[in-house]
Amino acid sequence: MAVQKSEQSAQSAPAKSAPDATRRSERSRRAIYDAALALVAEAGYPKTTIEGIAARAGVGKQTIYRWWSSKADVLMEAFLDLAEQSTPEAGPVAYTFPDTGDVAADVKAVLRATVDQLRDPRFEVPSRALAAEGVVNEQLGRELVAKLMQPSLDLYIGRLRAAQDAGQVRADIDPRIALEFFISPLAQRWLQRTGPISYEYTDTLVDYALHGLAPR
Amino acid sequence: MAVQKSEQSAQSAPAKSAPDATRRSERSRRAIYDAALALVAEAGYPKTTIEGIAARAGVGKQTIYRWWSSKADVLMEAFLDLAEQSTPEAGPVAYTFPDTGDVAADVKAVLRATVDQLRDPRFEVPSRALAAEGVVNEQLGRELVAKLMQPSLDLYIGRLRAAQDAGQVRADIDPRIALEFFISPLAQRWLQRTGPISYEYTDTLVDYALHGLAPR
Amino acid sequence: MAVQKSEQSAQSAPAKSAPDATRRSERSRRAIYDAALALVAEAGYPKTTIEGIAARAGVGKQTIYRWWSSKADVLMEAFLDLAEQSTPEAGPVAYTFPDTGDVAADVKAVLRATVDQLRDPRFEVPSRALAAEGVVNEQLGRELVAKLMQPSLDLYIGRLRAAQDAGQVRADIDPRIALEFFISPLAQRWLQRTGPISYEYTDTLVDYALHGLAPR
Amino acid sequence: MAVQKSEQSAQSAPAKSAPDATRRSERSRRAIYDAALALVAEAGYPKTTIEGIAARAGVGKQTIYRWWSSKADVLMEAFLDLAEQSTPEAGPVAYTFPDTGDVAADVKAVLRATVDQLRDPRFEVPSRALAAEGVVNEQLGRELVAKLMQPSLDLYIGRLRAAQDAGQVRADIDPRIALEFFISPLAQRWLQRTGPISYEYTDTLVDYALHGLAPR
DNA sequence: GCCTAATCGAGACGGTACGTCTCGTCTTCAC
DNA sequence: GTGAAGACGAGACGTACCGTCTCGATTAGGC
Repeated sequence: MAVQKSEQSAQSAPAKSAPDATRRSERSRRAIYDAALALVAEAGYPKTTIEGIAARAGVGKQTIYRWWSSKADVLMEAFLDLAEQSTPEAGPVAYTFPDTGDVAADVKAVLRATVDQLRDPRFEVPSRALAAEGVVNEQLGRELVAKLMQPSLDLYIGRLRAAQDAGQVRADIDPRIALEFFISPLAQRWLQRTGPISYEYTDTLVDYALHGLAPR
Repeated sequence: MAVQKSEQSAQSAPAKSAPDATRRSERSRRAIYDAALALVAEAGYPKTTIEGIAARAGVGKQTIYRWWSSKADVLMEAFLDLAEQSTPEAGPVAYTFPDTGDVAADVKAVLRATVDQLRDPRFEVPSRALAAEGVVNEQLGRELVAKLMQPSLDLYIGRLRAAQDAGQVRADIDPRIALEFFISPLAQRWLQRTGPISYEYTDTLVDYALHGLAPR
Repeated sequence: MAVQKSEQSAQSAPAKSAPDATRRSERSRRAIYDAALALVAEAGYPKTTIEGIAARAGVGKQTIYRWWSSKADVLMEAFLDLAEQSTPEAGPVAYTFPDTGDVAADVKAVLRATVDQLRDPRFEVPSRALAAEGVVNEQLGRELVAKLMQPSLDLYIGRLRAAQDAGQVRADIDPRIALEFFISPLAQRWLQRTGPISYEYTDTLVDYALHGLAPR
Repeated sequence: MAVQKSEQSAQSAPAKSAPDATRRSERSRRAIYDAALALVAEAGYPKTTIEGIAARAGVGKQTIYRWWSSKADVLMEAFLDLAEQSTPEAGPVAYTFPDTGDVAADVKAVLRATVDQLRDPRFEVPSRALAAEGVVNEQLGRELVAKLMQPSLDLYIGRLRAAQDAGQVRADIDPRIALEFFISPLAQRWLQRTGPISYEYTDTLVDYALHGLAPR
């Protein structure tokens, strides 16, 4: 893909004359994010094109290709940027996890916040687009998990460990598996539209998970 | 896909002169399925093109457009056809669910079969492609759920109901939610590559789900 | 082109199982002529398709391919048929040439009739279409000349020979060349739209041709 | 072809954003001309396709569609370009008309040059193709006449006027009609293959035309 | 505060695939 | 066995985008 002219690249300089990030136009970056998110929301991911983003942002195509490697890449950064702006400091899921001492109540609260977010139409289309791309495109998928999901998962793990210390969760439980009982059913209902998403539903998940399906 | 319900449409809407299915070439249909699955497996979903499928199948493009409305549509039918062939009669997940009286053992067995299937490379790429498309394309997504997943889910529901009758699962549990504890974590690990998939993992899921995370 | 299966064709039967003309449907033939002429007149030659002719005539495509070899072929026969119907018996150009003893007057009269015909919109589009095809397609061109033009040219030759006998045209003139002075300028004006076509114009042609451009 | 007259169109009609001619690739233009002429010569006009021209020229299809509106348009420009190259300065027909004082000799000389050109196989197929298209396509026909024929016709008119001044052609003759006696019979013989084309033939045309068919 | 190199908007370019249209052949029924 | 109907393999149509490649015209940062 890179051209690699003569010996130059063999020495030290990167093959493709890496662009100078210090001179990058902030104006263009912002315009591209906005255009990308707007187009994805309006027309859907497949009908969103780099050419369309460039035109809408009032930007040359090369300015996009200079800084991003693909449509998915642009969109992911735009989405991350949006997420950062939306949760400037706190955000229950993003940065902290409540610990009132009652793990059931705490998890229910966080899941209710997640339900709210999944229902926010501003997030809906780009999130689905990214999730879909991540299913098929391994590299992007791993990036998505690492950047968007892992921080939240770590908070779950932390809270579950605390619950184990407090004796509210069995000590022989692996928190990395346990958290999936809260996250995965919700994720699948959302991704595959296999059922309604509500506070009642997530509350039920927590109760079933903690106390088990079998009679005691 | 074709409309033409009752006589109504024949009068009011000349539409596009729905093709005569009785004259359809079985040879072409088979060749298209084979080509589509092969190309998706070799090059991935986005690089699979209708033109490529037609060329590989030795078929005119119009023959594809005549019978399917999109690449996703072709692939879904091809995949359904493959699934049908693969499970000609039985297949534990597809048509029956074991009932040895021990619900834990039965669910573990079925999940182990699912693990095997998810690891079969023949299914890997087309399944991901379809799942991804279904995330973004609501219509296709619902079709996928209805045709590919629902039959299996119904079997889970049946088995859980039997377990309730036998007193192995609490009577106040909603089986439609309970089954997600088995299915969704596995699905998410596979779709989003958030963790390894093994018999050990699914066995653990069953144990955690049945007995709960909380100490008893 | 022909398929020539097995030895059959090597024996005596024509290679392509020549259709049995006695069973040919007169109804279809007429409908095809009508449809072809109508479509050419409405949409022009290039937009007229065999498929369109068949649909309009209420005829299967094969019925056209069985009896004609190309779009040009259909149209030529249709046009010939039209011409035959239009000049059932007489028709000044088609079958006889006036001989009043005054060659100038006679030729002028015939040319005026030709002017009338060239201006008839019923003939305009199909004639142009055929002429154009004949320019590029040698076989069709020769057929056109032979079937549509030669009869008229022969009449001119006859009339000019009579004029030579009567002393109105020089004996050393080749009538086959002389007639071009009347026909070709008119034809070119019409085909290439290089000038208006009128009685006055054709009258002038005759005068100039007979008496020469040089002063006498 | 491009519209964009004055500022008006820039406001009222965004049209199709006329391409920037200053950035046009000369290399592509030449390659397209060459490919177009070669293909027409090899395969004939109807079998020459834009796709084929693009492939042979090593050019994207859009590069053709960007600058030309149709196959006929490409071919006409290619042909005009060829003609320009062939007659870089002089060329008897194209730019000057001999005037030795003997109009008969001069016209015969020019017609002999025309005969040579009509027989040049390099010109044969594209010329026929364009002429045929011009018969059917009025816009192209008028362009062809204006760009390819009119300059020559004007030279004839000029020479005939001089002959009138010199008393070699009658003063009451309309040169625009008179020239057709030289041009049209030759054109028709060529276009419709109604007879052989030779120096002898064109010489005869000149003699007959100047001295008339009638005895003097 | 100028100079100059990189970034920018713009868009032409060689390509690929799209979804549609028509070709000429082949197959299926009805008559 | 002809004829209407139309599915088929083939391939061109004209369009939309791809990712690369020039073009001036800003537009900074280092001097």
